[in-house]
Amino acid sequence: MAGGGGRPLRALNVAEKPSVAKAVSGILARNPSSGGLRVREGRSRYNKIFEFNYAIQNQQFHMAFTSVTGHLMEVEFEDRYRKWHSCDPVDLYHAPVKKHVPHDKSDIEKTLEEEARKSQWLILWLDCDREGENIAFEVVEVCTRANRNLNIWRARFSALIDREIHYAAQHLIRPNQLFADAVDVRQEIDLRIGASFTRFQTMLLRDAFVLDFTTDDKNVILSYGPCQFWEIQSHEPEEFWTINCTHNSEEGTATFNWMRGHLFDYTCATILYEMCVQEPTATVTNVRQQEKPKYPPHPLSTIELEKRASRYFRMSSEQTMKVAEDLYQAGFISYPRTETDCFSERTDLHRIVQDQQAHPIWGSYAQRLLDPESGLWRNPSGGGHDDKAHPPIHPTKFSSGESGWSQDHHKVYELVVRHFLACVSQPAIGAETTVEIDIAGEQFSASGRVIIAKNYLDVYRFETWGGSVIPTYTYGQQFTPTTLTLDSGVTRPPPLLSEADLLSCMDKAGIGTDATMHDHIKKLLDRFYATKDSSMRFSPTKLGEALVMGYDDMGYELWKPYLRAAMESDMKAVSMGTKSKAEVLEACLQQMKACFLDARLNKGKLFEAMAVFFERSNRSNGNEPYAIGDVLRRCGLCQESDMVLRRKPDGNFMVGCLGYPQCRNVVWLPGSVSEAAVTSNICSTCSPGPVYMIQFKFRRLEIPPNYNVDHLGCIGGCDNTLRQLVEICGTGSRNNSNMPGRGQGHTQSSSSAQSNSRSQGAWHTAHSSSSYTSQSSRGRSAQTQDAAGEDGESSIPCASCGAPCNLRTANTPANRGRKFYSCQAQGCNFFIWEDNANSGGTVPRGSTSRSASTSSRRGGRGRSNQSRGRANDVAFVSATGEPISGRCFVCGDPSHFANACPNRGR
DNA sequence: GCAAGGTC
Repeated sequence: MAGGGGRPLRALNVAEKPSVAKAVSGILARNPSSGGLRVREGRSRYNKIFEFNYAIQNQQFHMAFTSVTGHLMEVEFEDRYRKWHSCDPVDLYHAPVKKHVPHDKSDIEKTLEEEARKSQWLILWLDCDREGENIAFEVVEVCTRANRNLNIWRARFSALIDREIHYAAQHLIRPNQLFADAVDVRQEIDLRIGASFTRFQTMLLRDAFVLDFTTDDKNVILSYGPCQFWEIQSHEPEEFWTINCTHNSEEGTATFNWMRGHLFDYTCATILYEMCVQEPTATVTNVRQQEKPKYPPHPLSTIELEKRASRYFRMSSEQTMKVAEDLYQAGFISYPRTETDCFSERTDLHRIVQDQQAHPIWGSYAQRLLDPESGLWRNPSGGGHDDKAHPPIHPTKFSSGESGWSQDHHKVYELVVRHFLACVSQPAIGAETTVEIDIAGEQFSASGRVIIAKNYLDVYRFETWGGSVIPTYTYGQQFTPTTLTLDSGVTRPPPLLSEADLLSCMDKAGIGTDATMHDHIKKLLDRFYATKDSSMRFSPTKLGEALVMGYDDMGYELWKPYLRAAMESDMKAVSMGTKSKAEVLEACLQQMKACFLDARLNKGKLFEAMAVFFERSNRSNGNEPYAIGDVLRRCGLCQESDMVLRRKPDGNFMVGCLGYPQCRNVVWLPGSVSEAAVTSNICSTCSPGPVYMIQFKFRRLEIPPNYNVDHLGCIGGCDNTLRQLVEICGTGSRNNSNMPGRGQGHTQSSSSAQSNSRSQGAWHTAHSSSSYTSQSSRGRSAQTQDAAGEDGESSIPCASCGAPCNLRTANTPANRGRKFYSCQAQGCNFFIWEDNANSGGTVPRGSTSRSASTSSRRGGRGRSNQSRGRANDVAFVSATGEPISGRCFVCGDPSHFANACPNRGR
């Protein structure tokens, strides 16, 4: 490797961040021949340079150790494509991109160049993951530009502890180009997709709707990123019915659950329930007893750490990672960004336990673990994930708490230690009894549990395993239930996810990396796509729901995670060398471009979906371009940009220059156009070509009878039909009545320099367009606005528990856009459609089973089937099994029960 | 002004 003793060589070492440079330098300089650790300033005030002497494989080195701050470079479009209106967004799928050092990193770049010139070796101490490898190559690029003769090495380490760092320094390897390639692919795809869709949907929707969640909607960006979109889910509250049964005896109470779970069909549930009520005797059909283990968790990965900290401490994933990072940098825990959930055989697990023996609280557990007599030890079972870079998160240094630690530091360290001790422990053992009964042919089951051995639960205080005792039953035994109730509820909408749920979903779907998931969650909140309530639960906003609904309605599931997940697996293939970078890029971009074009063709769906949630704006003042459409021809005025077909927020069409606002070239179209689409037909007369023709559809009642509703037209000046219809109907321009030069220009420009050119045209807008443009399309958005009140938020008190119920919007085929209130309190299922609430029908539907049985006492069961959905009055059988008289639920006839109803099943 | 990924 190096050429023996001799004169020291100079090595430039680079870490991913300043703190790692400092920590690694500190470790390597801790030897008698280091000459001490010196620090000097670099060009960047954050990234110091540490210096010391160190021997690698007996070769003396003068080490200079500095850092970058994450990625040194970023990928960006070339200047020509940077401005939002400089090109059609679809061009962004093939526009040239470049990787460059952004301005705010140029001082770091300078330091690297200066140090590289003085060095013979470059040692890369970037994090050992794909991103780290990519950053390593960014550093290599900058350094080799300054010194082409560098000998380039990579140090592989995963914990900032002495033995690992020294091992890494003595066992340098070469950087892995394939890992870096995979990241290049990801960066380019993310940029192209993100920028194209963000520009497209922002320009399409921002000015067309009143976005009531912000006061500054000029600057609103409706960004599109694969990691932002997938999380918002549609939901469908659905009413269900279930039969519950309890039995009290001297030994206690058993709660039996219906083995059908729940039914969504009310009639069906009622029939079955009434059969039970008529013959309520329960017969024990099965009694099972068995020992069951409860296994300790797998070794700790990043996602598990985030989920568990959220669940146990209500700590946000962002905060958890911040604290874990601190603990890692101080050497107390291993690298906290890891996918690995199994320990390698080389890891000395006993030693890690030994370190913890002195702890005042869990030290005695650690001692028991190490005592072979206890039988408590168990080699941990892995979860099958291994990123080959880092071990699972585990304690690397003992601490009983440091003076500088916050509460959160204590909590996270405790979690890491207890989790580690738990996963090398035996599972807990419980004895479970399951009793199954039969009532009138329906099966119910109840179970109880006694814990025999707690084992790992002794140290893992965060998990519990409830013991519950149920009375003893014997096979064939008969009894009368104490209660037998028909209870209703509504399925909970899935969007109310906790942060832990969200992280699970993201993990499963392969969204983001372990290090960035919490950032995506934050971005969702920042972009107004989702909100987080006080109980740490997430729900989508109107905007989030509208966008998902719009893309959903287009028919393909653009926002679904599989796209991203597929890309992840392609990236893996690149990093393994089984697919090439170019091959994956080409295939993925082609696919996404097709998706984009399809989405743009179907942009009406996006519009419609937004209209469900937001009021249309009246801001068509011409200061901003409208929805970007398809290109018709090159602009003859500025000669730089394309003229595109656009639909204004008021529904009218126009043709405008993409160079707006610098170029104000515009062609107004008749106000009577209901549909317009650019075709691939090229006009044979107009020049300079090509000028693509537009397929128009006019509103029958707004054009004279002798004109066709369908018309293939040209805006190049040759089309007399179009010219006449503009004269007859006026244009969709709002400025018809006051626009300077109106009535003169076919092609108009309001730039003063161009005002003379207006006289060329012959079309004029003889009529005010106001009588032709419809302003009545408020539709459901208007109702939404009214219902939601001025601030867009509305709530009513929950009729069941009194907590405020937020107004939400259904997104199901049957009830899309319909508003409902649902109680956010945990365990409360109160639900009511907003239109029912407003019409006075505020009887709660779907309450808890307790209130169901209470109200049933009051209401009896004499309700007709029509009342379903309004109340949960259900039949009740008393503790003595006394039958209660009533009437058929299906037809209302008091002479029979539903199970004998002649209308049953119709 | 846009992505996600590093990090300050």
